[in-house]
Amino acid sequence: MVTIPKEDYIKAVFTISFNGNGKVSTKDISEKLEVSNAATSEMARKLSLQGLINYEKYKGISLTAKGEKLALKILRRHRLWELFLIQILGLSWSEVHDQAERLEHHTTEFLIDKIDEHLGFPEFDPHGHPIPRKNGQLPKQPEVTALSEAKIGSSYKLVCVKDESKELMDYLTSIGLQLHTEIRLINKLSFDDSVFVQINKKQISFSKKIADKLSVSVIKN
Amino acid sequence: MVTIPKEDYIKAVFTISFNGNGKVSTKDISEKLEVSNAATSEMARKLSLQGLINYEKYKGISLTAKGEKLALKILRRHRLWELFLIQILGLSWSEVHDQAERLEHHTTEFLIDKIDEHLGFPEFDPHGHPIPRKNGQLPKQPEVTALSEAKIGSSYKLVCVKDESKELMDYLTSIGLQLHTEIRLINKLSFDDSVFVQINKKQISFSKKIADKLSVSVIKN
DNA sequence: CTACAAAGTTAGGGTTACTTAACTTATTTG
DNA sequence: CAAATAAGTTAAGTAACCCTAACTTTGTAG
Ligand SMILES: [Mn+2]
Ligand SMILES: [Mn+2]
Ligand SMILES: [Mn+2]
Ligand SMILES: [Mn+2]
Repeated sequence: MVTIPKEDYIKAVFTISFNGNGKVSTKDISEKLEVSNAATSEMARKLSLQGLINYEKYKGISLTAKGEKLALKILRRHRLWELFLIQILGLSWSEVHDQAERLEHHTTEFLIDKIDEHLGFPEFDPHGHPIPRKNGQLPKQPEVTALSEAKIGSSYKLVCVKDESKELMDYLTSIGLQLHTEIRLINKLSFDDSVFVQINKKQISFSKKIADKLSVSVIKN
Repeated sequence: MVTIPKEDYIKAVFTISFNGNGKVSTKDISEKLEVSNAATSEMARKLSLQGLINYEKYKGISLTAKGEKLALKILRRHRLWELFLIQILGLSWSEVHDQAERLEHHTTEFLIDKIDEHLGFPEFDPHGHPIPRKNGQLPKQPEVTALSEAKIGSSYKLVCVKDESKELMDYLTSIGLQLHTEIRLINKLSFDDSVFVQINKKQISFSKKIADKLSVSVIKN
């Protein structure tokens, strides 16, 4: 049986290894899901028995083919709900993630396909993440850099926000930064790796922690 | 804390006492939720401690004001979702109940208000049940009789189906019977209390069990 | 009014998912 | 490479919610 917590662990393994590479640590999962390491260890044992993850004690976790298939299904539900909530029901950027976090576990394939169709088979969610298709394929994202690695003087557009906390979303909204907004990199401070950018004619600075989360693609070099 | 099972118990108390009258029995709740009497007894103790129901051992259950307020909120979520799934996403009459049964527990007031607005503040759900308004008020239903109690020779229209099992919904759909469809009562058999009716020029018979579930209002006497 | 059946409750136990505390393994660093 | 620290696991226990079995209360039929 795949319960709701199990779905959350599987999704966590996928998203953590999607950015990083290969094996996922117990620690990272525990932090993401805000549970103890003990809980993650215990769950790893069970998911491994179910054939959803590869798990060798002390050696880290990776998804099996079966686990990955499941992860993609959950992400599909999550991301389609997010887009639906924004586009059809008018929720805001900062609200949709938490809602989708719950709805994703209670949506049949039939219903999510209807939502997909209603939205015209979109490829990206409101944060710029690719939406897995019905067949499990992931739309290819454009070539991106982290804003923290961008070149001084170049212009970019925001393609993906790799964090979905309400606080960050609200902040970005408040400064007028949305997906596809143009960002020009003015300067970097090597003291703390913060960046200075121009957005809608206003100059703004981001800490490295924020700049790391903003994936951008080049418009003008 | 109000958990999902607790919401289901509270809703069950409300809907059972809405048709019947006054106190609700442990038995009826257990049957509705498909759990043992023991589970219901145990839950009654807890809900009573929380001030959601009035409960005296062996004497039956009723909602407190606080419990009723909660029940109406849950019904609002359930019924708005049902209508939304049919009207906006094109699910069928027989599918929406089970979907809504799950979504109802994962919908914030903010989201359900958006859905309400999107649908134009409807008063009745796809089965003809009144949708509680944001303030907790229940729209008044038209004067209805059970089809099993209707008068031979009179014409009626279907106003409410008091059961939402997939099987019944599919059957009604298959014979072309929808909400607001005209039904003329041709005859009754006192042998088994079955009824003979005309729907869309076709003659059909219903067992008493089905006829009891069909609420109709008079068109022509 | 008694006795029997139906309804309701309590006791004891199972499952899932979580916690903290104690312990083990792996990694880093002087 | 040894010692210290970080990461990971196991053990023991808790909270919900459910079950079956045993028991108690209530309502009814004779
Ligand atoms: Mn999200
Ligand atoms: Mn329903
Ligand atoms: Mn439910
Ligand atoms: Mn309904």
